[in-house]
Amino acid sequence: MDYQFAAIEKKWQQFWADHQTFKALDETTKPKYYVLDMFPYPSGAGLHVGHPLGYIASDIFARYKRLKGFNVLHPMGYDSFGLPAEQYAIQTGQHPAITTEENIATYRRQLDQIGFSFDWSREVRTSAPDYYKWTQWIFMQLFNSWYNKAADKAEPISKLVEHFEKNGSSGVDSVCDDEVLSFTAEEWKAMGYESKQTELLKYRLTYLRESTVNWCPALGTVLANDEVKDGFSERGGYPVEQKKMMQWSMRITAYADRLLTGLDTIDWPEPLKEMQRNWIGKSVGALVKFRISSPTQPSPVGRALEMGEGEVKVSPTGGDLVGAIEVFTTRADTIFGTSFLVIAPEHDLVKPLTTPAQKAEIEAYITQTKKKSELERMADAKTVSGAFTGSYAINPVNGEKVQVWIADYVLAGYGTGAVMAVPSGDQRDYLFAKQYNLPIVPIIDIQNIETEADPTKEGRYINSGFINGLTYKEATATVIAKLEELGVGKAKINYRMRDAIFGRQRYWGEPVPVYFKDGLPHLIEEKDLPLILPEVDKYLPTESGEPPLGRAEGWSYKPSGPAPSKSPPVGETLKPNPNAHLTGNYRETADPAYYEQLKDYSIANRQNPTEAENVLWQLLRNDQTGYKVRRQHAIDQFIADFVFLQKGLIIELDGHHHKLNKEADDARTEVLNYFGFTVMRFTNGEVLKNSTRVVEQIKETLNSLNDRDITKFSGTAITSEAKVSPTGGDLEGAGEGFQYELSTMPGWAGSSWYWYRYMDANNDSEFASKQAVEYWKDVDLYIGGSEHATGHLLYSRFWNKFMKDVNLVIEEEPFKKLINQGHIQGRSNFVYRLIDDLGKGTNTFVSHGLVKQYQTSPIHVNVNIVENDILDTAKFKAWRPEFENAEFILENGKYICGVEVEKMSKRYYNVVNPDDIVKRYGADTLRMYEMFLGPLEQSKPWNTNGIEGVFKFLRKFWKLFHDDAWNFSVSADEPTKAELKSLHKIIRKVEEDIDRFSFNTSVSSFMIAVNELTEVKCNKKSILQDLVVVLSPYAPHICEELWVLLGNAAGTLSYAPYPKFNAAYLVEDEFAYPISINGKTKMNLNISLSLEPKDIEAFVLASADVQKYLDHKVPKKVIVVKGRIVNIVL
RNA sequence: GCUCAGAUGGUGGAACUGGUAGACACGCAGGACUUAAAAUCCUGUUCCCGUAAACGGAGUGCGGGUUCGAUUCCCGCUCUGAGUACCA
Repeated sequence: MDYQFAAIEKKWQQFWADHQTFKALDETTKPKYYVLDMFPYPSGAGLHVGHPLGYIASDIFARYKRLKGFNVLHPMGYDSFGLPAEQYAIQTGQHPAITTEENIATYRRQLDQIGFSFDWSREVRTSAPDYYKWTQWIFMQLFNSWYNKAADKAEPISKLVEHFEKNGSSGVDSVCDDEVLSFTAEEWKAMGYESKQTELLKYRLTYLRESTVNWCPALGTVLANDEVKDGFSERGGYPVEQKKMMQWSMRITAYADRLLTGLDTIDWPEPLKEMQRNWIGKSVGALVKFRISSPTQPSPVGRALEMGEGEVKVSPTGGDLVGAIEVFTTRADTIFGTSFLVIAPEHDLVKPLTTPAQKAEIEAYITQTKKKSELERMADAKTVSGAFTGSYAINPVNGEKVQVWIADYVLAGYGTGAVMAVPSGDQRDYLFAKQYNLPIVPIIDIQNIETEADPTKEGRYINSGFINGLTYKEATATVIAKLEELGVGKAKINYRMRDAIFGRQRYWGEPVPVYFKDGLPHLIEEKDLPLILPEVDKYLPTESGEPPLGRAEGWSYKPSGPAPSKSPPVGETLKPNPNAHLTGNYRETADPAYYEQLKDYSIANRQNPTEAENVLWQLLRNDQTGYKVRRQHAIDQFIADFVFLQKGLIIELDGHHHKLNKEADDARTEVLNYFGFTVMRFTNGEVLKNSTRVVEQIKETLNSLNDRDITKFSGTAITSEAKVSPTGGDLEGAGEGFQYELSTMPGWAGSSWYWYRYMDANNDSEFASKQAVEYWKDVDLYIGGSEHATGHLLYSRFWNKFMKDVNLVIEEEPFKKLINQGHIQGRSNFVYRLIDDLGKGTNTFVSHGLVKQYQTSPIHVNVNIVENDILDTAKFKAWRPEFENAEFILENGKYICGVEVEKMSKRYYNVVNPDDIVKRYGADTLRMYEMFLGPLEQSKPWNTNGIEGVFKFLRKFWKLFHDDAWNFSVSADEPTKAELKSLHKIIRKVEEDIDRFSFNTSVSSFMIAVNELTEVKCNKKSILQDLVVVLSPYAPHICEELWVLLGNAAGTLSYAPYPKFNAAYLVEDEFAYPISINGKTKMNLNISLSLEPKDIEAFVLASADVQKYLDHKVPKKVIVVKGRIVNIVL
């Protein structure tokens, strides 16, 4: 029978599915091989021909490895949480789970018909509760861990607590951006529960913190840095703005160095490694403190000092040196060339540094920069602008007084947000100095700074004090040593990478397994996993701006098991949920029992004061302010740290976690204000560093306040008059459970560990069994797109390293070998509509070759009605009603379409669906053609134009096994030498090509082999059977069919041994040596390969043809490379 | 701007360590079969000169270099694609 691909393919796909042919073994003596594809997001559009490219390559590889005797794990699944399904849900009200389910069904159908050898018994879906249970579980492990810099690995947080209890904070190397507290073991033990937890949150690998985030108002969510491109969201292209929000973050920066060095151990494409290196952005340099010299403005600077803001440090001596600006530089050697300092407009010190004279100018500049969009800022990159603060700073190495400016070319988010400007060496500083007439001092003898900065590191230093005459290397070391000696600087490694924001204010994602109690995040119990995504009425934020999960009714955490102990944890105070956001929704407490409980808490608090509380208590007690003060006093539903009841003044000591709970604190202040209280807040640091000033401020405030009018707020009147809505709150014992975290996890959460789930996909007691992890270890070959370089691939490496640290997995790197398949671009076709005299489009279309003779406008035409760029005019007329009566101006009787390479997209009518290709040519042709298109890693436009060649090849291959009447017919005769040679050439070629992932050249070689065998009319079973095995990874269906026709058992081909290459069949006794004269090939001569170079030379020179060229001249030189070439130099 | 990748016929591409440039395929042209078309098969197909053909010259983005010999190695430049961008 002729090659009936449709029937053959259907039959074998069914067979493989029924027999689970590709199920990976869990127990075997075979070596393992793990071939993985990046799993797809199941979008509504289904697959186009570009998607399977990588899957086909990996499938060929997986099938090849099976033939080579490996136990191959080749799984597939779906990254099924994500924005598009949710956007669709918002528009249609359709639950994302339903659309996701439908899309997955489409994907599965499309994948199945291409004949992949996936082990579907291990399928994963990130949106399935039995999967995201483990995503949540890993989140919990991260929460329960911290990064021990000394050991350079993550450890359980309990070990940190142990350390604190024994040694206090000394000896702990922090990896936190925030300032951590210093304390002794005793002080730690004396800390309240809340303070302890707040402090620990600064160490946990996933943590809650107020951070500047990329907020996308259109999507209603925050985005990670890698999801933002040029100030717009990667998905949808909506504008993104910076905003401060309380957010979950992942402390990926703790792993910055390991992520960087690990790159050297893995076989990945160099560009991709480079992208990760840039993203991590390690720069080695120094921190330098420039003391501020400004007698004109002591008070604002002084205030900033006490607030512990920025980098201002208290000057022990006082005087006019009231603080310092800390800068980061990679060129400490150029410090003598510093002619001014520049700080970012958003820098904390801008306000205190601005003198009254400069105030207007600075404010105007800040307003101007704020108005500039991200794009405008980038467009302005070549110009510089700024404003002088009026303050000066002192260069620590030479005591020189330099101006402090603000400018938007200095970024608040990088380094310290401040730079020392060295115009002679830095082009931006140079431009700035020129523009504002600031000094430019050359500091290296060979420097040429006539027209631009010269960042040279060659030459010797001049104008540079104690480093004059030194080289770059010497100077850098000397300067840093000197700075350290002076206590004003130190060597510092800076990373560009920031911690990854982990929360999304969206519905369709993994719920974070956290609830809030007393304003602090707590993990739910492990036995309560998975925390199921609740149902909501709408997939939109709530009216009060909370994420969609805020709509879930009755969704709160009620710890099961034994009720929590009645006596509250020591030192615990009640604080609002930080997630309650600004509005301050506090329930009125009419419950006397609850008030009693509060009083118990108060007593406990009083017995366990913090150090700062104690200090302040000593200063305020016994009416030292003239008013009676109470501490840890229950007011309504709060416990105030200190309260002057008569004046209605509440003093709150917040420690450094103040920032953490800022929104909640603000909310509480609002409510207390409503009840007639004034609230003052101080940090523990302020009290400890300058208690006198704190007390003075309290006294001032007390004196400025009238007595509190308690009659206005008494009894039930409070409750009934309360304007605040009783929605939020997290009050213990309220009987409603605790508020869950309302954000969900970002898209990359589920994909950061999925390759481990495939190892043991159906395990419901572990993410994967230890046994499975130890057997499969890591991914041997990973194929996917380079667009995941700084997202998925970085986060996965991070989670993997963490999981290794806590002994969940055994490999440091998850993906040993990675290949980026190129993108398949669209190839658009155009027709050219004639434009009439009035400039209007007519119904006449001009063939591409003739467009220059007419006035036309191009129109995209559906590529599926075009073949080899020739338009099917009948189909064109039927394509759209408006073209029904179209007329054509043809060339050579054909309408030729124009061509352009664009993104494959519906709107360009250039989408080619693999279904259509499979229907017309079959899966085997599609598979081979996609490989034949070119090197896997190269991006290329899809062009169906050459697919006939591959189809013809498969028919020709099929024909080898059949006689002219299409009857199956092979002979048992001994193969000839030529046949064996053809076979063994392809056996070796496929092995070599697959080792370097050169699939396209293998397809060519198959064609050569089949052409050669057809030429000699080979139908020898021994040859053809081996050929079937070698071709089977590429064209599995046709090969399975022929394998069985050859008399083998069905289903055994996938595990048949790969034919053994025998070099003996390729040995030649003669070689047609190319003979070149002066490097130009003139002829070929057949010479025995047994001849040695000397004899070859004699033979060649004696040849009559060669003599003709020599023309009686004596060659200057004859080069003979055995088996390669002969070159005669005249 | 910086970093990386790349540039070979009409098209996709091959040439793996410096050794016959253009494999394999598409397209195109001519031919066979056929009443005809489709399908199939055969021949030719880098360019230029010339032409039945032999033969000659040029040729892997451009300009140099190293070498007996360079698509391959080195230097400079142009262009294309990707990433990144006031990163101090």
